[in-house]
Amino acid sequence: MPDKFLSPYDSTATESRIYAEWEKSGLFNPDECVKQGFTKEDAATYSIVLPPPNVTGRLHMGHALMLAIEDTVVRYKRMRGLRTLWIPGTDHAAIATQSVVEKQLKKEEDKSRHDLGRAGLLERIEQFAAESHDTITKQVKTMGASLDWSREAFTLDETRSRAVRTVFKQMYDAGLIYRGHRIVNWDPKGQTTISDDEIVYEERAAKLYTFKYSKDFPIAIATTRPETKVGDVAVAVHPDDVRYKEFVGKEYDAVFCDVPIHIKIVADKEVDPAFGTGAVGLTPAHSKVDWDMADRHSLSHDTVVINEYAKMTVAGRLADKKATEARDIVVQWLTSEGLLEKEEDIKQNIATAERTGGIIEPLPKLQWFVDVNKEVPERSKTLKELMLEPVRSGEIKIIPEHFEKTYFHWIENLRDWCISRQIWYGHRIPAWYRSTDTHGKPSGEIAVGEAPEGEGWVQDEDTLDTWFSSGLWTFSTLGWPEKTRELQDYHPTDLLETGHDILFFWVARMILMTEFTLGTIPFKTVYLHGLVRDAQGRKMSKSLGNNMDPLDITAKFGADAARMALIVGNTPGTDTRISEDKVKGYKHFANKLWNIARFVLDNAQGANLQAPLTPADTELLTACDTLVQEVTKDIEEYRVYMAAEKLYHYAWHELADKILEESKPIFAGADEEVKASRKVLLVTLFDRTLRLLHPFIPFVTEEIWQSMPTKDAQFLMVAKWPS
RNA sequence: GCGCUCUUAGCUCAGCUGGUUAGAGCGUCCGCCUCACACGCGGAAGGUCAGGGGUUCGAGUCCCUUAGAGCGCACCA
Repeated sequence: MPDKFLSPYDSTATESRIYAEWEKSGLFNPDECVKQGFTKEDAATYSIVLPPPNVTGRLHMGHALMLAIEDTVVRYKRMRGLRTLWIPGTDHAAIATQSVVEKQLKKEEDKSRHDLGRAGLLERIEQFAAESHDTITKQVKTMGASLDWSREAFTLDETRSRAVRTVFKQMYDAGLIYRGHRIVNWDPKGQTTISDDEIVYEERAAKLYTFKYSKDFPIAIATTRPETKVGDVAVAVHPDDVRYKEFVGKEYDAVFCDVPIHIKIVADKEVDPAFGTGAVGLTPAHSKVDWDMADRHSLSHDTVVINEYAKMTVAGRLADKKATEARDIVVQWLTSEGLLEKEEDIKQNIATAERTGGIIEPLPKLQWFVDVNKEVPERSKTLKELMLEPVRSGEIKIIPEHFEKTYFHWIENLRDWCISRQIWYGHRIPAWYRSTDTHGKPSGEIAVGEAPEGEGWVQDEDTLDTWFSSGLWTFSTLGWPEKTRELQDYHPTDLLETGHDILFFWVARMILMTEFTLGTIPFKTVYLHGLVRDAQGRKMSKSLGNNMDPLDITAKFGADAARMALIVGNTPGTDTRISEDKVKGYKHFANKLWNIARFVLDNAQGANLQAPLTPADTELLTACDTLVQEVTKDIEEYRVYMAAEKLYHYAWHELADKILEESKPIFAGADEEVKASRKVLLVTLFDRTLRLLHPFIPFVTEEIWQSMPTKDAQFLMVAKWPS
């Protein structure tokens, strides 16, 4: 028995050394497993693509959980002899990364992006992204993740960029990507559009004002945003509302707070007669609902009164005022004119931008969209339907199942996806414009995909929503659009494991993109984990200061302990709580195994592994078979939380507490046959326990197994799973 | 407003398609430095499975309902 077993288990000394050895062996790469004879060349494949962490800094415990679950499954599959591929990568995360760098720039140098210019800012971001990448990679390795680093990808590298341009062009050619002038979610703080999914609604106190445009105007309207009323073109009422029936179709002129307006009364079923006065002032350019209603009544959308900086663009007393200031001015004016009838306190859900917190200003803009309701050529289905179908049919299985309902609900309410962003970091939209042709005549030409030949082409200034490139992740990481062997062997991938908070952002987009591009599903199973919360059940956040850094935790207790603490009892879709005490408990578990090793290796020295087992020992071996079957089934069905708990229980309370204890008198006794049998039993049971536990706590099991007489492979990592 | 989930021991949670005396970890209490381990060992207490109703031979597990908590989507101008 090596001397190291005489002192308690030291995870810090062991883990980094072992990871380096694994990495050096090349066995994270399935090709290498085949080459070195651990995996059969024609073995079935199993693949997972790592959800790429954003290069916005460092990993949090949620990432650690993701790595723990995925690595557990991957190690299990590898031990079962499958050609197992787990691809690492990082996400440029466009707006998220740019806003972190911009904040830093503001804080440290009091500069804005415009001070640096596009190239200058990009350089800064790339430097930041590179640093983040290195930190993240180090953290990932610390967790013990057996990722094939030779295949590492980045959402913004050359291969992935090519995939983005290619898909963009294909969707454009299919008529599914279009450029349109529509109301978008404008973030005045971030100075960019955002998609519907990037909006966070916050409940705030607001005032509902009831007033008339002028003394002569027959109907009072109610609004929380009086400043927008200078952009009104109509008042809508419900067609059955007897109060207003006589006015429908009539038109009025007024001067509202110095701004001349022309109002038509229209009837529309969407109006709720019970809210406010039952009459709505329509501001088509500054409200999505109003825009649609204006469309139905052939009203103009062109009256824009607020600009990108949320400032008023009208003349008069409101000129150049911030929207919030303009509100007060309008209210003051209404009061002095005697037009204000009522002012009520109400609660309102206000739309804010997820990344910047800016209050969304709906504005009409020319942007790029993905049409989700148009038929995909040759599929005779819309993208929406293509997203729904594989989940409906069960071709894609979501764990836990109830998220399928949430998924359907989301898709049913889905609108066209705005994919252009007015930020600089990301995939530049692969569209080029030329206003005049080669003969100098106005042409309005557009080229999409790769940069066109010829003079005078100007590329679109905007970049793509980051989820556009992440949507391609399962196949872009496998080398698409090249027809690679990897793509053939490993796609569709087997498992997509991620947080339930990005079911829509990402999972849905991957299904959309893959169905469109390859006509297949991107993955067979979706495993959604919950949030990792602190001991009190609070979200971990910077402001609360309750963040746990995976590096600190692993340094203190070991990656094995951290992994086990994150996995045991953590059912999919449910939030979990983590505390240092919990992790400490599993550090003790690693040490327990260490001590079992000491006992077994000490007492089973010189064991004859061929010695026959006594009936009692046979029975214990059979009991272990049952455990093997149960654990195998649990992992196959992605109940890793259950498998981990059973193994913990078996190792500690069965093997150590009962079997080791009852072995003591046997070894102290005189019956050599029983002793010989017991030696074999202990070695066999412990060997199996180590194999079964390896996917969960890879380091300590590997370290012990290297000293086991049953060692039959270079690493436990590629040893055979018991059956 | 629409939808989803949760409510099981002091705490955090399991309990798969309904089936023997409802489990784990932590905590608590009692006793132990017993030659693998005090990062430990042995033992104990502790639950009318939120309330009510129903289906069933049988329900923590299925259905209805009430109450509380959390989450998602939509959104009222």
